[in-house]
Amino acid sequence: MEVRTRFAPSPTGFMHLGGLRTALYNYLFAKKNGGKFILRIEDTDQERFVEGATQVIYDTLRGCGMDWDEGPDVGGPCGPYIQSERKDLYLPYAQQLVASGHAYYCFCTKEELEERRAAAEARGEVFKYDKHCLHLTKEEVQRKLDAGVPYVIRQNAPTEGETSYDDLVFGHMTFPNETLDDMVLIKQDGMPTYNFANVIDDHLMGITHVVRGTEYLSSTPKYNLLYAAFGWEAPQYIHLPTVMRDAHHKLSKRDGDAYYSDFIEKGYLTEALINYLALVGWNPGDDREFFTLPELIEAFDIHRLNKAPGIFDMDKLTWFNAEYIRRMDFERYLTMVTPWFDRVLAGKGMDYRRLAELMQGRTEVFNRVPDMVRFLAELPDYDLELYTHKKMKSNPEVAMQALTLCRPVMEGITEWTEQNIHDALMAAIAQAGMKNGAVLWPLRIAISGQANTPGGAIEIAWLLGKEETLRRMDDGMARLTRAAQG
RNA sequence: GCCUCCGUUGUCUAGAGGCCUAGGACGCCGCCCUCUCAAGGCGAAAACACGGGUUCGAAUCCCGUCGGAGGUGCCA
Repeated sequence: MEVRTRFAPSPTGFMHLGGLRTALYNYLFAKKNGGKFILRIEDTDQERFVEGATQVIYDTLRGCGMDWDEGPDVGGPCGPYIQSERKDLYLPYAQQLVASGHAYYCFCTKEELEERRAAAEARGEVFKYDKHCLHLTKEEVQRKLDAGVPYVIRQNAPTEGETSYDDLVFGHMTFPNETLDDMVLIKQDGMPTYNFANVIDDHLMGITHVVRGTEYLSSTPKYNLLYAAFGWEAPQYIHLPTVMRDAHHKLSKRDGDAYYSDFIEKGYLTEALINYLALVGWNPGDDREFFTLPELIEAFDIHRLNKAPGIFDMDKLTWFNAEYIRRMDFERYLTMVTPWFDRVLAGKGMDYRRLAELMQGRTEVFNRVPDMVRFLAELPDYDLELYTHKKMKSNPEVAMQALTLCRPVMEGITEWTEQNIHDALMAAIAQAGMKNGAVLWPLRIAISGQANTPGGAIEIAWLLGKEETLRRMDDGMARLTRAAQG
């Protein structure tokens, strides 16, 4: 039988990384088995409707290379793939369950329920619906229905015995039926709950494997009871361990940073994100760490899925990102880094190509680029302490000597190329009998104003151009002179 | 509280009774390279939650304890 998986997000306006990973595993499992990956939008919560939210889902999934075989915009034999457009389809199924005794009408209001819930909590108990409306007579129910009293339809879960199922990751799961609450199937507004819609839709869409987070682990028996009530075969379940922000908190929507779009805006690469995400809760069984999407499909195996929650490690993600950037084709890097250069260097006539060569190996995340190259636009105010470097055998006095030595040499260079700058400087240093570091360190400080720079004195001098380099050297000597006098 | 699940270095993990003096990766630290930083090379520190069993032998099996997570919505 063909494997069919589905990713069923609710359109909140953002794609959460935990959700993205769920989508990834659904996609990988389907493709690994030559099956179909289906996208279904679960928008049954009208109060949470967000304009344009489905587009975010499409863009994110496509951006990550996870094309779906069936879905809202591409169609398919089981459409529509947006639950709100399937609205009228669910009620008859619920009524069928009422007829067979597996569900019942409930007229309790939200307020009443809220009161009883609060009362239960006050007593230190946990509220569980008491099947109050299950005991209404047929006539009473009909009278209320005729009178237009608002209602919901609840599942009539058994109170004795136990229900179990086999999860492909967690194994055999057994739950006492007495812990099963009579969950709402159809809400007062006529819309199905997620709990109900997902069962109906998964069946109607022929989903063979449900891949989702462990938050559904304990409601799964209720779903299976529903499948059984309809006489349908339940799908296989693959529950995924939670992605955590830290040891105690789930990587949640409230963290703000957990959205795919945030990472992309910061300058994380989609490939790095996907690669890293795949490894939170799964491993290939060997030491490989770098995977393209096709390679992930090839390597994916649900038996290597973990059960324990995994903490999202920003440092490791950043390392992956830096690795992907280093391995990136230079022309692509140049294209990607240009807007980040522009933020601080626009209009400065800087040679982006050379700067990019210097920067590619040092770029971990693109949003760190502006701060790294800003000194090229304007010499920052700096502390003269920077001239002191033990290992380079440099201090303010040495720096003064070095700059005094370099100044005429630099001025004398007619063709401003890195090679010429290098040769002229090296010759002068050798002639003066000084150490390379003792000259080049102060020079770099004078023209950059900071301890660390992408590239050394020669590269930076070339990037700045002769005029600006000389100006900054003069500035440095002036600073040193002032300090020596003061 | 109740139900369910989980528990190897700071983090992600390998490990399915002897191959483990517990392997890899990130991070951290040190050294080398070097005009800085980064990259690269080399090296170090760092874990089987605890307690009982079973066994000739346990990170691996069983029980308990502790710790953590998820669920307990007319959210999904």
